[in-house]
Amino acid sequence: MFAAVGAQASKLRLRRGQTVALSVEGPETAFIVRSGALVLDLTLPGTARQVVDLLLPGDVLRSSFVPTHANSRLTAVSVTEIWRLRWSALKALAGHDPALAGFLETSMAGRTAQQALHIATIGRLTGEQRVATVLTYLALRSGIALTAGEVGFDMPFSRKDLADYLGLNPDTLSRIISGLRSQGILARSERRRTVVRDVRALAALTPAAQSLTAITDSDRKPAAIDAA
Amino acid sequence: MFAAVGAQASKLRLRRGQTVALSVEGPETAFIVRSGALVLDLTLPGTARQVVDLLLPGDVLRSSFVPTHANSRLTAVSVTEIWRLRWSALKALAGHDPALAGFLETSMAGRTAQQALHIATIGRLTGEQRVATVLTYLALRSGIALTAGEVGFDMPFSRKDLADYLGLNPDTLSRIISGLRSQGILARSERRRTVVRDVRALAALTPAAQSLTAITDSDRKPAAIDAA
DNA sequence: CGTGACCTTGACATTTCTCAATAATGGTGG
DNA sequence: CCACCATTATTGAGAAATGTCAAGGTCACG
Repeated sequence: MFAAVGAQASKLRLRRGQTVALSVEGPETAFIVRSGALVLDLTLPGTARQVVDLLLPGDVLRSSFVPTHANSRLTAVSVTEIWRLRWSALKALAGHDPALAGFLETSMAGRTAQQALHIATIGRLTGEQRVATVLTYLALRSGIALTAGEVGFDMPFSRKDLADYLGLNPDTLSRIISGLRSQGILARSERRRTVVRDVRALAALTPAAQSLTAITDSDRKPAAIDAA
Repeated sequence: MFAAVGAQASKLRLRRGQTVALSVEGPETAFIVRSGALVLDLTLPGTARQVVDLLLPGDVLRSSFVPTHANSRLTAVSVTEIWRLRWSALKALAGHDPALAGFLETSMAGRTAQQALHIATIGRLTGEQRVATVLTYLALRSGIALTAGEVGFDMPFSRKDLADYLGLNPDTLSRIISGLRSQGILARSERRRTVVRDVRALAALTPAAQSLTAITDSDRKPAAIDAA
């Protein structure tokens, strides 16, 4: 399905920490994440930055997703490959390829739904609930079942990235994660990797568990959690 | 531009408090707000509701904007007229009408940008900053310049609606508004109406002022604030 | 090894929430 | 048109959550 897209897109390979110009000026741009991970953030004058979206393989980003005149950046948090092309070009390709059109449609709908959920997460959940929500999301998106109830996944995001995503500060986030470890829900795992020792207990902590399952099922990734 | 849409849409007239079925099942539905105001909310199990979007005349809503399996509702907060039709039908009309296509494109882009801003607002601003942000937004969207520096606008949203939008609780919101009144920024106005006595001072309170101006300028409404 | 970035933890400050009492408003029926 | 009642808004006092600041620890990389 992506062969035609790959032929037209410029392929960007990014190191950890590298940022990509969103080019809000000029024609609208589309990005497709092929591997790695990125964060899309937004910093209002005089405030801490807010991470608006965590981007994983398969995600599609449009430059219009971010307000004009806002200070926003797209930054790779691990070694990443993304494809970039004009939105109009991508739409034209989708015109010839129903599978691609369906993929884009689902991707866009999934993203708006995800944003709504993110708003509810930040606006109404406690710190621990927010952390459980993002960990459950990552487990669903990129987790691999280890043993019964255990799921492991790459954690390319730093504490600060996660905190900025959840509207917390890094100290508070660190405390919450320590709490989850002492509850036996998380394992004391290596850096850049997270091991969930009890997926059910983690999912029970987030009010968004069902919605997350629905969102990640419907599009994008096979859910590794069901196996666990 | 909307004549063809009006011919195909079913026109719903709603009283205050009436809710509209979003019909997440079945084909995707589009709604166009013609007059009045609505709130789109989302309630995760065991938590307070979160208002995800405030809808004003000219706004377009798609049923996919809300996560499936989530408890979400679209509720009129004043006497409201909306047009409802299938998203596929609206897209088909846009295929014949470049003006409509452009309107939809701008509307969708504006909404995602607005959502990003909303996330930053809830995630990173203090209570007072959040309130200043939503009041500035409403002033830009539907304000009418009264005298120099003064702007008035309808306030169909209850304290609870606003609080749920901003991720605060109504008590805190009420306190903040009282504070703005005692600072001379807001007038002690009637219910269902807000009078800003000093737009500059209000805008100075929100870090999002510039982004809000950009968002409301680019699409939808004429900004009444410039006059003031 | 040494250095810098990232993470953890404690003590304390601040903001926001919760609960409760009271006031104001708007709709309804007489 | 007025009185009543339910809903909504305001405000205070105390509780709880989160933020801030500072110190020390851990890890990756040169």
